[in-house]
Amino acid sequence: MTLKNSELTIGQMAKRTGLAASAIRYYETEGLITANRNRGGHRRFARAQVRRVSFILIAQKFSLTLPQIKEVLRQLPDGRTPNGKDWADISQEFRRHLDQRITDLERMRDSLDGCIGCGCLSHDACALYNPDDRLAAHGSGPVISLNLSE
Amino acid sequence: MTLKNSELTIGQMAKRTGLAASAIRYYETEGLITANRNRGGHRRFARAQVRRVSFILIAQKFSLTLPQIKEVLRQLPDGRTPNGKDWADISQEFRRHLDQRITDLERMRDSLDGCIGCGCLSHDACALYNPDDRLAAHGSGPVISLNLSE
DNA sequence: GTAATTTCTAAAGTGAACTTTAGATCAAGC
DNA sequence: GCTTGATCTAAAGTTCACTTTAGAAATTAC
Repeated sequence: MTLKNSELTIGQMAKRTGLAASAIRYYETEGLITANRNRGGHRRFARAQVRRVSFILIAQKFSLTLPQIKEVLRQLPDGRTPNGKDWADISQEFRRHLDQRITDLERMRDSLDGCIGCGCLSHDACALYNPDDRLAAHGSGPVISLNLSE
Repeated sequence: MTLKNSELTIGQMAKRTGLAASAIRYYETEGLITANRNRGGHRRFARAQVRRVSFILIAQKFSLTLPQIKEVLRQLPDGRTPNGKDWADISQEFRRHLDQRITDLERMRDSLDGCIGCGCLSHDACALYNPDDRLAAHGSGPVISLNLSE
């Protein structure tokens, strides 16, 4: 029932994206998505915002932080939700990001293999302490900077 | 210059491990390492604790949380610091953990490749939403459970 | 012996990404 | 019209792994 225009309530957004309403509100306060308001002050989301949230969820899987994701979206002309062409550009960058993380992990695996049976855990000698082997897990890893402008 | 017995002050521990004294205190309150006290109430660390901290640092690189690391250490007979044989067992487990993460990332990369140019971002159709592709980045990923008992 | 340095504890702060709570208001079903 | 149920806001709470702060006491250097 409902819907003059095809806007969505926050509950409908939640259902479609699988997120909690609180998360959606949070994204709005963080400036990642936008919402209109009806006369009662309730949020009404344009359908494109679903897609935008979807993009956020995918980008998070690639370990981007919300500020980074915001930046990616901001760099799109008009700050619009990514369309097919944008997506192709963005995913190339994601690919690079991903390749780097895989390389890092493989390097760690090699170090580990070299250390099995050694057990030294020496701060000076053990390759496992090598700063190059930093994982992007918690940390930053190589900072992704998407340049969609050219 | 110090040392009747070969115990270390917290400052010496900090220097040897590269950690801040506060981090070392934190590990003690969390039960990851132990310390004796001198008559003045200052911590005195047995040398084996350096190795234990080293192990913690390596395990963190493998994205284990402190509770997980605590569990790994706890499962060692006598809750001792890992020796050569222990280390061989543990690193086999780390290796499995690592392989799983690499596999996950590669799967994501494949999905991404399949999606470049698609741009659908459809919740129903897009492989990037596949729950199997969960990254261990923030999250848990497959829970590592080291079984050193057999 | 005195000054400088280190360490002590407990409590609060940090940052990321949200959730929970509380009390109030709005919308919808009958 | 009234009763659910959804949504609203602001503020505080959560988890992780620590750091910072503050004031006091111990240790070391000279």
